[in-house]
Amino acid sequence: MLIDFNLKEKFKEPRRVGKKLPAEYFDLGVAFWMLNPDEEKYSLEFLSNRYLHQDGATNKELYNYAVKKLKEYKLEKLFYEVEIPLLAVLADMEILGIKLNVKKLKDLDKKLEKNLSGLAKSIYKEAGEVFNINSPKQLGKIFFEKLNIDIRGVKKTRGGAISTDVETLLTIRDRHPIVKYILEYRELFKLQSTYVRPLQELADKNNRVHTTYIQTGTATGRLSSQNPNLQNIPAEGEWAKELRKAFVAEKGYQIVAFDYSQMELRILASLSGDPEMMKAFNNDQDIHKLTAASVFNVSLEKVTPEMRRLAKTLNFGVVYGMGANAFAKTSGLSFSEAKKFIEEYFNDFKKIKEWQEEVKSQARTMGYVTNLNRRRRWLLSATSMFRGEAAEAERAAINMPVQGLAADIIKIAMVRVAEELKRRKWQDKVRMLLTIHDELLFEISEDIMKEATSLIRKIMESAYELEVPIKIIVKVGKNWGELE
DNA sequence: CGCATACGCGCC
DNA sequence: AAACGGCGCGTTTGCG
Repeated sequence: MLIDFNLKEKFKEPRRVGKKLPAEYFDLGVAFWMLNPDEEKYSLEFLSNRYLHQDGATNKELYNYAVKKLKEYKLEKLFYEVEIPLLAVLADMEILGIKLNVKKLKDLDKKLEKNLSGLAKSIYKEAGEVFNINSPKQLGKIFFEKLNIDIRGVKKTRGGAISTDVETLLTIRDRHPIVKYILEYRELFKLQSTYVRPLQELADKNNRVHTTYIQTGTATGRLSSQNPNLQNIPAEGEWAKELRKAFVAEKGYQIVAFDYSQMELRILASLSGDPEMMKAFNNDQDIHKLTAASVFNVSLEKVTPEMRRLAKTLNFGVVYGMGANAFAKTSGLSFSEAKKFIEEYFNDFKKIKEWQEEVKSQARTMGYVTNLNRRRRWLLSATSMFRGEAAEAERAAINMPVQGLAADIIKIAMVRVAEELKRRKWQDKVRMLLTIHDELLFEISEDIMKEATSLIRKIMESAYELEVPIKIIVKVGKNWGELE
């Protein structure tokens, strides 16, 4: 057995004939992450001190400790059958990378540059001086000291300065012509500086970019992605679409996206056993529309787009433990209206409220919460005497079993898909490219498109048995920006 | 000069 | 009065 840190890197070393890796692996970082996913680091030095109270513990000593604890927490199955096999799957995805149309990125860069300089000109003219638009501090001075823009309804930052974030800009939008320019400038600058330029830099000789997945990077069980982060590529808006068009399929292949539809809400319905919400999913209904009908006490036909929008915000908010204040802000309702709708929501979905209270109570009494696979997150601050801190832990508590199970399910699916591709010797025809929380992106050879997509769909749907059906939405196209 | 922090913002 | 869960990253700014 191979016991070490960063085993993923070992899988990424060029496989040489006659030099097989051992059949069994034990990644110490991943193991300790499962024992406590909130540690700041998962290195030998750190874990030695933290768990064995000594400086230079050996891998074997840490292993002995981890094995004992994994058993005690009943995490062995999740560790050995999901997380460990996943190492090799992630390694392959990282090595393969995803292909970029670099020319397209260059053109996009030019277009952005042109627009940005035009916007900057307009901004300087309105401001009456040249300043650094990217500095919130300088921007605030121009806005609120020089141009004297009305600050009614504008919040302050942690540091006490008047905020200049998007929410603020939208509230003061009509108070001065400069604001619209700033909004557009921000959008374009973000795209250029965070995505279009770095992606060009990071592309290899074959124009492919290779992210690194961090298996110990989140407190809920999700993966994270870095350098570059391919899990936060813009999705909304025209410019975003252009950027996504630069993520392309190899010749003879198509990009195929498999999305778990409403995964977290399905999980919430399943965990809470709420009959109303379960019924919606069992009948494959529009969950937000149904929620709207329920909360606004109207029939399905009477639900307006606005009502549906509010219900959607509410549905997502509930998963995150949103309060009336936050709901009011994101929905545009008054505080009292927001409060009323949340009450109505929990009145209509009583079991969800009950389930959440149960989870919060578990966090308080046990100091941790678990999901269905016993994935664990410690929340010792749930009993904090600082109310804000305790409330924060409670929100994290009700979110973790949901987000964490969604993470487990997609990980199980990834491992099974990879196994099946190997068995069919389809590794080169069906290439897993990206995993984005509830979505898998593939590059699939056109000659087996039909069989491959139905196979993957089936595996993803059956990766886990919930009390409601799991639904997958498949989209295909030549690039990531034009999927149908 | 490098580094940490504040601010802001992209995704699910 | 009131923090909506989970991330990574770019730029600016102030510090050592």
